[in-house]
Amino acid sequence: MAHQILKALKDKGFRLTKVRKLIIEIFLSNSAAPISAVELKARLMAADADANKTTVYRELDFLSEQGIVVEVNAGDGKKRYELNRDGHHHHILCLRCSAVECVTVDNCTLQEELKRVDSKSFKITGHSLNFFGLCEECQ
Amino acid sequence: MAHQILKALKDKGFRLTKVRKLIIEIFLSNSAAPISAVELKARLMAADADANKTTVYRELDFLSEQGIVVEVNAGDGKKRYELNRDGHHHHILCLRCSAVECVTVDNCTLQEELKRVDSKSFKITGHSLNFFGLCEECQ
DNA sequence: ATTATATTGCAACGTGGTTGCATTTGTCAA
DNA sequence: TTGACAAATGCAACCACGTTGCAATATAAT
Repeated sequence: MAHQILKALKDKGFRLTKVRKLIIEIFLSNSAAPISAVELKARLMAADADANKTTVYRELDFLSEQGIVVEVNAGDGKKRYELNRDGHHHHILCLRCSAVECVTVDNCTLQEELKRVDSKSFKITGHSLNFFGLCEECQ
Repeated sequence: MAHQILKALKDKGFRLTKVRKLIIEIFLSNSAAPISAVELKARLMAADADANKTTVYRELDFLSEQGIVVEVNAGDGKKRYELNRDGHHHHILCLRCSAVECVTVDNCTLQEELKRVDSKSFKITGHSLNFFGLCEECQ
């Protein structure tokens, strides 16, 4: 899995640096929740591969542009990112500790609503649905 | 309309300052789109009642606690606020210029989804649905 | 090993937002 | 009308998240 991503990047002329490879591994082994730049930096540090914060932000932008990760708006003022798996899903966010979890809504009817809204002046390209509440620990 | 809000605040022992009254007026005459602290500050300045940014942020927190305004998560990293009218609605956000508009989705089925999600470990208290796209001007 | 350039680190900056503390200002009661 | 008390304000300094310019470093092809 990681190999395919890495090969694709290399074929496009990008370099496979330690940090880049490690970040991709982290995303691959982190299916649970979208992570922020700060969290990612901490994980890198924990993996003995400290990287400058500028590098972390730039790498996230890069992976985002390459379509490897996607930005998740969790509504807590921080950008979060998760692996760009297919499969439409949404997020639950804890209002106290900011924990984020992915939720699959079985028959998501939002695509229909989207069409209805799209007829207005706005040209809709996507949507973001977040559920807010308290996680198990914070209740 | 403004009188009721002001009276309620006074009855609770809060003071009716120039800035507070003006902010409430601004929210009342601004049904279109949620506004940010920075925008509100600019409006106050335009109305010849400049207020320190600290005051603006504190006043927004205050009106939020009092249930007069509600925070709207527009996903652009800024907190936005709008008058707490009843009537469930969502928002469209322009990805380029960050314009925000309110949208009413006719038969919002999210309340049902909410119940389904609520049965999990998270205790859901609300949700936020944003449509992203490009506004008329930015297309 | 050499070289071109993609990537990194650093330091400085920008914005949105918060805090502690001294000062001002509504409001109420005398 | 005048105090007086507490609510509200301004200021300056601070914080977190994120960005930018530029010099230094490292990957990968030759």
